[in-house]
Amino acid sequence: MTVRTRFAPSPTGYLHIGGVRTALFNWLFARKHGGQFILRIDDTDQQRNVAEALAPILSGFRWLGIDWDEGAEVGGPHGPYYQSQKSARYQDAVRQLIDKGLAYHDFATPEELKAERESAEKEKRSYLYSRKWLAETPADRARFEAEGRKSTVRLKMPRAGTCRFHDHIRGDMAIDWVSEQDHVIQRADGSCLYNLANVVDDFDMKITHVIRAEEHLSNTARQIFIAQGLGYPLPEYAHVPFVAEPGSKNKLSKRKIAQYLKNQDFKKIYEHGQNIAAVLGLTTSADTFNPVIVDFFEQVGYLPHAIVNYLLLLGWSLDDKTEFFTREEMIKSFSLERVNKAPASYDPSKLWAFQDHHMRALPLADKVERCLPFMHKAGHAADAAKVELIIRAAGDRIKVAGDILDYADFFAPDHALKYDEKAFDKRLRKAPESVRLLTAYKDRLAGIEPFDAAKLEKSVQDFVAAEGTKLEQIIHALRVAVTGKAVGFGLYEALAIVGKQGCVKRIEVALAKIGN
RNA sequence: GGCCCCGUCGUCUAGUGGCCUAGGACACGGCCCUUUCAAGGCCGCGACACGGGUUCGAAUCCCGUCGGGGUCACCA
Repeated sequence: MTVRTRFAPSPTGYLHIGGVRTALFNWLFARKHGGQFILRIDDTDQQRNVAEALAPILSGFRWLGIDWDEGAEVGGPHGPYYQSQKSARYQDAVRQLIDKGLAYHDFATPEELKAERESAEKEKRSYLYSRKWLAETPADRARFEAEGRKSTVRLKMPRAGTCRFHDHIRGDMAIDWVSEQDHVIQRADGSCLYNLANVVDDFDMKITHVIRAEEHLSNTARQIFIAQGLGYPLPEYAHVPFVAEPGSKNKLSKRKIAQYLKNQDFKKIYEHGQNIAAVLGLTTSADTFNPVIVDFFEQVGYLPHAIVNYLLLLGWSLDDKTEFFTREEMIKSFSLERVNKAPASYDPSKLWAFQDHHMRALPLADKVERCLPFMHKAGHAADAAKVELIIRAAGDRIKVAGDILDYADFFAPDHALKYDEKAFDKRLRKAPESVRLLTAYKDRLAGIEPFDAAKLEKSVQDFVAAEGTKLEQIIHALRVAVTGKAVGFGLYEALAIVGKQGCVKRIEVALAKIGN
């Protein structure tokens, strides 16, 4: 039997990092065993704009390279892959359960239910529905309907015995049936609920391994009850611990971004991304553009493989030392048995370290290919050749593709370079000796041929020796004058990239600016 | 609160009775290098939740305690 796994997002409008990890484990498991990975959509018929809310999720998976064999947009032989298109199928399943006496119409009103629950709570007794408005015969139904009541359909759960199943991550599980409620599987309006739909879908799609987040552990017994009632074979289960917040064991939530921003590591990654987004003119808000949402990383220029590699190690490990994996190695090495049982905290600074590593390893041509579009998006008429020079000079300072924007000034018009005023003050305005040297040195630029880093370095050193001064006296002034900034990569590389004419012009502009 | 799950450095983890005076990685601190920044080199800080057993020997097995979390919908 070929392995079939699935991930079933509901269309929420964004792809959450925790969801990606669960999907990744499913994908990896399927790929490892030569099986199929299915992307099914858990929408409900009430939701609107499903297509719109789904688009970022699908594009996120595509960007990450997590591809699916069947499901949304690609179709397949076991569709439909959207819950909203399967109402009749679910209702049919509900009917079967009723016929077998495993489910019943229930005419209780929400108020009556609430009252029962509250009184149970008051008496400190664990709540179990009284089945007071249960209707298994046509006569009962007619009687309740005459009262004007509407019915839901509930599971008639066993009230004795134990449900046992094996979990690939947790081991042998045992849940007492009494602890299970008579869960509603069909609403009063006829639509069906998650637990029912889920089991039917998994069967229809021939899912062999249900790999999902641990919050579904408590759904498992009732789903087994449904599956057995319907005569379906049981899938194998693996409940993955959830991804926790940075520095805590609470479940990571996109609704608590403001709180995470108090975490220094999270804040650093967030602000770095926001800065890039600002340069690109993206309209962003903390709610939708932050390091919990995959789109953030894509927009800022992270490497999808770095994200995947990080997520792989969040709750899973191969051994005590292997950290970096290619796609093939991941697929080959992955196993459910080595997934940890305890939740793992999301650590943005570790993700950053993976990004750093993979970015360093990226061939120059690939870096250019990734960085160039960022220059264009920011409105600079950058050419690949010059961007390549910049990337070569910047080296590992470029951590994400969007960092190329730190060097956008190389494309600024020489007469309109923006200066870091603080650096300008310190290195030029308040440094008359540096200004004198800079003025004198400017005239030497004309004679430098070729105008490359090596010649420039020699030129500056000769000049300093001739003047009997120190390197520091001119170097900082030169950097600020030509690049506008106090920091950057090697000074001589920077000068070479700006070019002879550019350097002369920029120095002139800077000198003229000093008096102002 | 009921039910369930989990518990090794700040974080991710290795560890399945002796290889552990607990290893690696990230982060952090210090020093060196240095024209700035980044990088690099070296050094360092830092954990078996606690208490009882079992055993010659326990991070590893058992019991209890404590702590953290998940879940208890006509959500998924």
